[in-house]
Amino acid sequence: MLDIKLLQNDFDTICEKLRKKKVKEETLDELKTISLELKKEKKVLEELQAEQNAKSKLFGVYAREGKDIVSLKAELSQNKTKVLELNSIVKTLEEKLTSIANEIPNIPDDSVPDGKDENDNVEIELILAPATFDFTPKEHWDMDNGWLDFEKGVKLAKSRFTALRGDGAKLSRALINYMLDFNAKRGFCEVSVPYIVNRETLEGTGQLPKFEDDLFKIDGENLFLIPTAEVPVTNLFRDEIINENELPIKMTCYSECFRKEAGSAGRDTRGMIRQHQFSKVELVSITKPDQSEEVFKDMVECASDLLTSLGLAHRKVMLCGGDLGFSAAKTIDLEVWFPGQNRYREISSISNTMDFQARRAKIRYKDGKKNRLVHTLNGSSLAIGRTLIAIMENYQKEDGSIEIPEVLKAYM
RNA sequence: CGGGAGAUGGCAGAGCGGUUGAAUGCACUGGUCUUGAAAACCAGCGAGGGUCAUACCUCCGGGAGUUCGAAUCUCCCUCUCCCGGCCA
Repeated sequence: MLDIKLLQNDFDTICEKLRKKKVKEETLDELKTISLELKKEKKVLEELQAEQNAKSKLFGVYAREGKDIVSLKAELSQNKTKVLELNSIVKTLEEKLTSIANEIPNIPDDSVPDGKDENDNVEIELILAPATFDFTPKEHWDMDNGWLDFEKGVKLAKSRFTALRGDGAKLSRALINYMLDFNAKRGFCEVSVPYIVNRETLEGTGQLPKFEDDLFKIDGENLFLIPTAEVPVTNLFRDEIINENELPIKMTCYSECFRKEAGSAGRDTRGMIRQHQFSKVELVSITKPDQSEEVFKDMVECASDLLTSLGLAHRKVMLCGGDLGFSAAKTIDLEVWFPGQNRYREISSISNTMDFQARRAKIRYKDGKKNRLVHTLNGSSLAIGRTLIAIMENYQKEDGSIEIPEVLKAYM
């Protein structure tokens, strides 16, 4: 959630920055107005409450001493009506405030370039040259080695589900294990968490209330399938105050991810690029504010090095304001080269949400005497399915066979 | 799915409807003592808002009610635990 105080104190700057994310100034203005009104009403209410409290205490004393209570009682009753009235006003304002605030995305970091959509993202670095082929490389959905079975996925569930078989299934498992081990060596502690979470958890990381349509909900249960491990892993620390000396906390987690892909109709309908269920190894960090930039870079390097170790050509891309996700202040995507498709495609996305999620999820740390909000970061180590097909396309031979990258051989 | 119990500060655990934001113990922090540590002793120690700082307000799972006054009484919801059934 947005820091309302920032909005009150430095309205113009916040407006300017949020323009990058297409937030209307009127909305922010409304939010500010309500917040100030709320503050004012609350002060009046609190004064009334203070008076009421003091008199109620007196009442007890008078009653014990046998003094006259009748007039005091009348006074209290009268005052009570006023308190109740004001209280409902304050409550209404509070509800209005949170409902608007919940719709406002995080403030982009100053380093985020302006831009409308993914076409305005900025390439920062190219790593490894794309492999060259002396034949025309196929796209993964045209490869006929029996690893991927799209029809079976449809039979079992519906479109955008895929069944794996033989070495395809095995490679998928190898990738998961390899990545977890790789991340562990980089200081990320492995965790394992539920794939089903409640509403509070999804609110903590910002998927709810705004993006309910993108989630698979369990009928009649108020529970949802997780769209990414970021959700449960970050929320491990929801409502907690962490000891300063425990930070930064760096975690890695394998999970299945479930997304409705609402609004993606017609995009990437072929192959295994965009699925309703996919495997992913995730990185999540919780840091002090002054550590988050360093850990962010650390996470980007970790994912990039992972790709390098797999021999996959890729590039780092800095997302522009318009392409930035709801909770992110800053995001770097890693895009891997797909020779069959002849283009780079996202395989990892690493974001610093600063204190945006921490404010919602109430994740704090003790800074001496004071409790302060932490920074939370998340990023794919790599999406397993996309890594699998990246290997298929990059390591394909003319005879249709696929070479296994050296580092994975021990895991097969 | 059937039967029972419960939800209070980091944990454990008190709390006749009125100076209880909450006893006590543990943990934690600071100090004394010690070459150092432990022990002992002294002190501090929930969260959010508000303020320059106080004051002050809110919070004892969540919501509604009774009352001048609710952690304490009533109702609803949620969750947890135990017993039984089912089961990886």
